[in-house]
Amino acid sequence: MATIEGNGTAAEGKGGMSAPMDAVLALESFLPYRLNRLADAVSREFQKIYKDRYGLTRPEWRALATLGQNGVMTATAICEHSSMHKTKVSRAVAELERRKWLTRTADGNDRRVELLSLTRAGEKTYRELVPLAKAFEDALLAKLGERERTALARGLSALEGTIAR
Amino acid sequence: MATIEGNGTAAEGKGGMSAPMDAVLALESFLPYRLNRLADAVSREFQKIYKDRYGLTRPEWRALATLGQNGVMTATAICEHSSMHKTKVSRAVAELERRKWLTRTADGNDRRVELLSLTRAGEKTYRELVPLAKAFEDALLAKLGERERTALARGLSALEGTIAR
DNA sequence: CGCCGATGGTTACAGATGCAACGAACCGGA
DNA sequence: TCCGGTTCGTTGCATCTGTAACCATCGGCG
Repeated sequence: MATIEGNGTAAEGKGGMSAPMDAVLALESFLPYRLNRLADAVSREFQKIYKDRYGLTRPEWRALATLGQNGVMTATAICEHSSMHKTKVSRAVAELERRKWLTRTADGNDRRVELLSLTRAGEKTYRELVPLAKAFEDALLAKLGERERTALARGLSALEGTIAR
Repeated sequence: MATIEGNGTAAEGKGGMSAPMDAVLALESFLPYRLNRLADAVSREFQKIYKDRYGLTRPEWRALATLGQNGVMTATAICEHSSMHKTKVSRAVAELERRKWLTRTADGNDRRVELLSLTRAGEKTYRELVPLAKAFEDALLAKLGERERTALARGLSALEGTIAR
């Protein structure tokens, strides 16, 4: 237990309580912390599905999911749609290619670009994964009440709106 | 094949549209993805405050914040309160100690344990950081409407409730 | 006492990550 | 046609991370 006397905080200083209460931050209700904690917990759980069962890393899963959703894309397009750093995408794509889950095709108009597309095996994996992902999400949301689900959706959307793009 | 014509998806298969629409996953509305994306974006932004100005890593900031909030704690207690892996805490504490922002004291009852507490310099840093953190959060929430803020709070709390523990 | 499983905390190691630098190719202007 | 600035994508490197192994200590039980 922290602090000998219960819930006193270390940062109160010696003075009486200051007007704006700026002395202490409650980490557990601090937005960046809450988001990270939730994202971490949820991801760790979902990871079991694509990692344990398919040996995919998160960047690989995301690249696969992005390609499965959108079809033929360049690596740059995958970056944009999946919010991943280009080195992550580069490495994920290399690994998916090594596993023969995607192939690269030259673009006739721009030789810098490679058009990426899932192979049959890649699409098969994708099609197996999609229902699992949906089931995971459904199970998670099922633990919430209807009102909470709505609130969550609304809150996240609003926040996404501020992050802008 | 995928999507020459716009928004067709690569994973439709050949059949007509299947009843449960389980063929494609819209990544951008998939909860684990959304949470990660938001957590990442918000953290990256907030990081500027503790990293650029104080040279702290995220684990270090969290350890500092946890100690500042709760006073004297063991490393294990920091783990619990900050949701960090014990190796992260171990390293963060080592670094904060090196910087003389915290000190270790032996526990008379259990020699395995070390009681950690912020030094004056550590508390000073903490007291400087707290208002910055609050201002950051306020600025972020200010971009949302009142209803959205409420919804966000409600949604996150609900989700935290399911993660349990 | 003395043993053994459990706990606090550190560290070696292997894998993941981001930054910066890079080569190749594109594009617009002189 | 050549040049500089830009974009696509990869890679070297330093850093961060988690797993597992580890040491020291604790606490219960015979």
